[in-house]
Amino acid sequence: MTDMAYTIEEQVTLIERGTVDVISRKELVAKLEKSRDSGRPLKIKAGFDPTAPDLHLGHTVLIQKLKHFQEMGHEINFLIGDFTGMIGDPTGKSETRKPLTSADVARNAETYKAQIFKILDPVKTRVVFNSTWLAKLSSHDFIRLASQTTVARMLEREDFSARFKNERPISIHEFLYPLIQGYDSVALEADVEVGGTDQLFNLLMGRTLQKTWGQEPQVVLTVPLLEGLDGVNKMSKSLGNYIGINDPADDIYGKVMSMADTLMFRYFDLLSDLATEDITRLKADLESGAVHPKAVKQQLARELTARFHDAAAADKAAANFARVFTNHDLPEDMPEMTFPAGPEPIWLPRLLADCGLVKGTGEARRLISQQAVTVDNNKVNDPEATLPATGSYLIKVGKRRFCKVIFT
RNA sequence: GGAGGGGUUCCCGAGUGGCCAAAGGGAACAGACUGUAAAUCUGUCGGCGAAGCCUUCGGAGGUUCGAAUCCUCCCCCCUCCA
Repeated sequence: MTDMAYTIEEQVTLIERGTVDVISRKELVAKLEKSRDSGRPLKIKAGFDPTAPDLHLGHTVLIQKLKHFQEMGHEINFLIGDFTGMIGDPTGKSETRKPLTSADVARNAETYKAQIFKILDPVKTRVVFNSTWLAKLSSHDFIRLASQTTVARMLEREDFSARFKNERPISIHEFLYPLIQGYDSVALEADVEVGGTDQLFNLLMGRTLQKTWGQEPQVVLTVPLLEGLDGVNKMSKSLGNYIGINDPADDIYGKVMSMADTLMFRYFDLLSDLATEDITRLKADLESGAVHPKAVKQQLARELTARFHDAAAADKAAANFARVFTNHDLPEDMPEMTFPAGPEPIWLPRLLADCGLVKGTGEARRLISQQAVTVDNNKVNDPEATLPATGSYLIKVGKRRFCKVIFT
């Protein structure tokens, strides 16, 4: 049911915000009008890989977009590509992937839900699995599907054409992915599909196939791929340049604060709920020197931390951050380790290793000689240093490793 | 089926018998400077209570006083031809 609070014009504006491609605006408007007139919400589709249930901010660019649709009263179909996941890998990276069992899929789906519902409304979100319809297709059906396009068309996809040109391998089954994904749109009768810019080809395949099956083609929206914290590669867990939805509040806050200034507004643009004008004003203030970049970044850090936790957690994270990194104090609560007290002094590198602060005594020696270790706020210089095995100590290694050691 | 190229420490990548725990770069970590920003500089970057020793160069054997480097077999990846 389209929410009366939004006019068509307002819907289009919100939908287009932050997108790269809208194919096509005209069709989008037509669909919105039809939805308004019939009272039938649009079916919005977005597909997710069942193997990577650890969502990070990169994924949330897309999820935020889904949220926009949801707020306007449309129906979100959160599609988990369990069928495709059971076959193998679509990306050309050609890591042979272990097939997922249905138990894996079920478990991953639950993990997904726990994360996406930090953003989306669970009541208004349909979680669907493409095995539901794909597993029923016969080989006959598959061949029919494969006959809907040509090798020449497939090679239009940038990833394929680049590999073809460079004489890199392209597996036949990779050709099936766009087709399968497109067929999902047919099965769902999707009105709109949202995906990353790297998905454009596959999204368009959905349109092609829907026409073949006599359906009105879906509107295709693409959103940018978010750069990771390195500012270079796209955010991904394997590159370690990510902020996870499930990260602790202190981590989210800290990771945002440590990103390069040049990256900040990319995150504002793609992730912030701030109105476009407010972001523009922030940019202007920053350029004119009216605000310090750190303050702007704090605002971003606070907003994102609050999104995945809550306002109180964000405040606390901000306070912890100021305490530990700005004032170089010890954190309020830090991990505690208990050891039996004894008459023999304990070799400090041994203790650091036992606390898990370092990988081994070798690393501990190194860090000590690099002036990176303090005990009760006193720098230690001697790798041979020992401590009496009684009482308690506050140990700091580097900027962010802490431990309270207690001998009992 | 045939021909050729390749698998090196987190990644890329040098290394064709001792001077190799293995160049260089990247990443990472630590220190200085800071705003846990960028840039820059310095140091570290297999393990070990650090002397020296131990384990590493796809896998298993072998040659040699000595092997990442030579030989044999095997596994895997890639390209071309068919």
